[in-house]
Amino acid sequence: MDFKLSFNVNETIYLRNPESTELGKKIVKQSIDLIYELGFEAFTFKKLAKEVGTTEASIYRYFENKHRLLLYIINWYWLFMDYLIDFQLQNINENKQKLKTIIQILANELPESTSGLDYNKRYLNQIVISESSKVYLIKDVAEINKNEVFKPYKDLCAKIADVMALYNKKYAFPKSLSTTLIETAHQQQFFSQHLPRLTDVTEKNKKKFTGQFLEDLVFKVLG
Amino acid sequence: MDFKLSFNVNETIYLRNPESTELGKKIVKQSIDLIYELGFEAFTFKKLAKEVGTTEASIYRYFENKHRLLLYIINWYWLFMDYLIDFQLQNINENKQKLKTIIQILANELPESTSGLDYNKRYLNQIVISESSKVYLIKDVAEINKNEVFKPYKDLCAKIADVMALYNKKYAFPKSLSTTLIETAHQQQFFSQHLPRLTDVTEKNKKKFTGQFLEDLVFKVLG
DNA sequence: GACATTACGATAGTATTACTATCACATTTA
DNA sequence: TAAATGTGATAGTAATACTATCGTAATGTC
Repeated sequence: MDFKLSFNVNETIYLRNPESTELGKKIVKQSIDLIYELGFEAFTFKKLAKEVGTTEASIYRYFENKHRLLLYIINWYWLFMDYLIDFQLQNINENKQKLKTIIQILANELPESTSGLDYNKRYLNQIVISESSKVYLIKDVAEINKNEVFKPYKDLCAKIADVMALYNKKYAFPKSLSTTLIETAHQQQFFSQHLPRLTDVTEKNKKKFTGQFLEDLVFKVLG
Repeated sequence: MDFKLSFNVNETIYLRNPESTELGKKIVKQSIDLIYELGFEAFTFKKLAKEVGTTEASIYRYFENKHRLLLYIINWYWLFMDYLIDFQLQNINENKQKLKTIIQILANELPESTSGLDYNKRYLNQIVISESSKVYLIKDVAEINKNEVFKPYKDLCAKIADVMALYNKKYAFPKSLSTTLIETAHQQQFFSQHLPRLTDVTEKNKKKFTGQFLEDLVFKVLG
C-alpha cells in the first residue's frame, strides 16, 4: 500500500497551506523536481509556474518567495526524518543500537516511494544535501528564527542528543555532537559525490562510506 | 610593524588581478565590509561601486560576478589560514601539540590587524562562517572545480589530514576528519551565535566552547 | 435560489539585478 | 611620440522578484 505522508509545517512559512489544494500540492511536488534540476539559485517562480501549468502570481499566493518555499520543503524533510526515526526505533531497547540505526538513516538515501503522488525522495535527499544550509545561512536568521521556523530541525537534534546523553551520561556536548552528526552526514555525502579528494571515499567503500565514517566517529567520541 | 599579506589566488577566478591596482585592492577590501554588513544575497556590485566610489562597469572588469568575488575572498582566507598554521607550527615537534594549535586557530577569531590598509579580519572571519559554503554548494560545482579554484581549501585539508595521519597511523578517515574539523569549527561558531539551542554553549564557556568541543572530539576519534 | 466567498487565471506593471557595450580621457609604457 | 592600459560616464537589455487588478468558475451558506 502506498500513501502520501503529510506533516503540519509551521503556518508562518506559507501564505496559504499548499496541502489544502491540488495546485498547492503540485507546486511543492514540482518545486522539488525543479530545484533538483536547476539548483536553488537558478530556480525561479516563473520557471516553476511554467512547469506546473499555472502563473507566477498564483504561486505567490502560496509562498512569499522562493526562500520560504525551500524552508517549507526542508522542514517537511526534517519532520519526515523525525517520523522515520521514531518508526525505526520501535522495539529497539539498547541505546547503542538506536544510535546505529539513526546514523544509517542519516547517511543513506531515503526509501524510494513507488507512487507518483509522493515527492521524489531521491531528489528531496539531494536538495537537503546541497541546499538545506541556505535556509539558515542568511542575514536575518535571528528575525525568522523568532517564528520557530527551525523547530523541526531543533527537535530532531534534541531527539538524537537525548539518545546520546542516555548512552553516555558523562559526555559534555550531546547537542553539538548531534548537530555535527546531521550536518556531517550531508557534507560527507556532498563531498564524496563532488569533491572526493576532501574525503576518504574509494571506489570500494563508496556506498557505505559516510555511514562507516560517522559510526566510527560517534562511538569513539561517546566511548 | 604592520604589513599587508598578499597571496597568489588562482588566476581563473578573476578577470583582472585586483592586487595589481589601487582600485582592485579597494574593491576587495570594501567588498568584505559590505558582504559582512548586508549578507551575500543582498550584496550587489552596484552597492559596492557606490561604496568604493567607482562604477559597476569598473568592478565587472575585475570579477565576472559576485560569486567569483566571494570565491576570491574565501580563497584568500584559506591561503591565509595555511600560512598562519605553518607559522604557528614552527618549533612544535609533537603531533598532538600541532593538532591542538590547529584547532585553536580554526576555532577562534583571527588576530586583529591594526592597520587600516589590511582587510578587516573580524568581518572576514564572519563571512567565512556564514558564506563560505555557498562557493561550493552550487549546481556547477563540477564545472568550476576543473579550474582548481578549490585548491587552497583542499591543500589545507590535506595538510591537517597529514598531521592526523602521523598522530595515528591506523586511523582510516584522516581526510574526512580534517574536513569535518574545519566545517564543524565554522558551524558551531555560527550555531552558538545564532541558534544556540543546537549546541551546548553556555554563558560561561562561550569564549572557549567551540575549541573545547573540537579538541575533545578530535582526540577521542584519533585516540 | 440568491449571495458571498474562495481559488485561480490572465494581464499589466515596477524596481532591482546582473550584466554588456561604447566612448572619451588620463596615465603609463615602449 | 605613439600605443597601450585603466577608469569613468553613460546607455541599454534581459531577467528577476515581486505587486495589483479584474473576471470568472466552483463551492459553500442563508
